Amino acid sequence: MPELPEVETVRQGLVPAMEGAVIDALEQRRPDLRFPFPAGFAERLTGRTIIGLGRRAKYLLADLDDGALLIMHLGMSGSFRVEDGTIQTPGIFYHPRDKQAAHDHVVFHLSNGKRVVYNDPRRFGFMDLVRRADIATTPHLAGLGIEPVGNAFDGVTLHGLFAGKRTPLKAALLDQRLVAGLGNIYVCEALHMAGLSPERAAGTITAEEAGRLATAIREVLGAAIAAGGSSLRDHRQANGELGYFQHSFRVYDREGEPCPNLACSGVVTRTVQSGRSTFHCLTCQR
DNA sequence: GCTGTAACCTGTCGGC
DNA sequence: TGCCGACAGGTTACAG
Repeated sequence: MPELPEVETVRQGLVPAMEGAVIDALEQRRPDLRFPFPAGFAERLTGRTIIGLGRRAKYLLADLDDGALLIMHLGMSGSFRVEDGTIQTPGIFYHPRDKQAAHDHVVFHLSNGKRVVYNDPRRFGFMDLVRRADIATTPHLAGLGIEPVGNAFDGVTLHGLFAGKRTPLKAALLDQRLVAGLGNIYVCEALHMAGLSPERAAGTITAEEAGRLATAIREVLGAAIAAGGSSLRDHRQANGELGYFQHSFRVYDREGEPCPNLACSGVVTRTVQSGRSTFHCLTCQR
């Protein structure tokens, strides 16, 4: 599921429940997700106050009162939901199919009476605990590239990052070491908005094209966050509601449909790059 | 060093 | 209806 807009949407949904709350108890229902939980995970979190909940790229970061940082990644299918005393049926945000509850792997019991439940059927997500002071050397975060919704992200920066790269634009944008937070959907969308081919070598784009691309990335991500993210299969907001940006997709999952660019008579085409679907218009994306 | 591919795990969907 | 294969939004290790 989650690319940057989905993670940001989840973060915004979790803040009211988690910030300022004490973790009274933590249920860790299995020894691992994608990676094993760190030693003493539940014990180390129990009794801690969550000072703030932030985000870096696709990572959720919970600052704790003892100087630790809880790192959470949703992988492909991870989601959080918030339950409170008014909700009598655990899993109410799902269609009431019990098998969903089988994938509730972590439950935070908070001092404000709320429960925050982490569900992840495919278990590609993970959680880790590090010292806040060690954030610069934490393997998950240390190599991340520029934040695409941050102030420093613009065409000049993007042009510099791509200089000399022979890798296709699509792969370069998915490379979290260059730009951190983009995924398959929004790369396809931004490249179409910018009129750039995903197959072009990244190092060949001009400064003007890089500016166009940076603007497109900002616009696509901003619109997606405002729409609550995209709900294709797994993503829900923390309050259980679906995002609806998928209704605004220009090209993603629209193979065979007319190009949404009104000045173009092309058709959306699906190709495979690095084993992943790419949707683009062969006519107006150059 | 750079690039592409496979693998991780499970659910869903389409075809037969 | 049931079975099977393809595919899925991320990340990382490894081979070339």
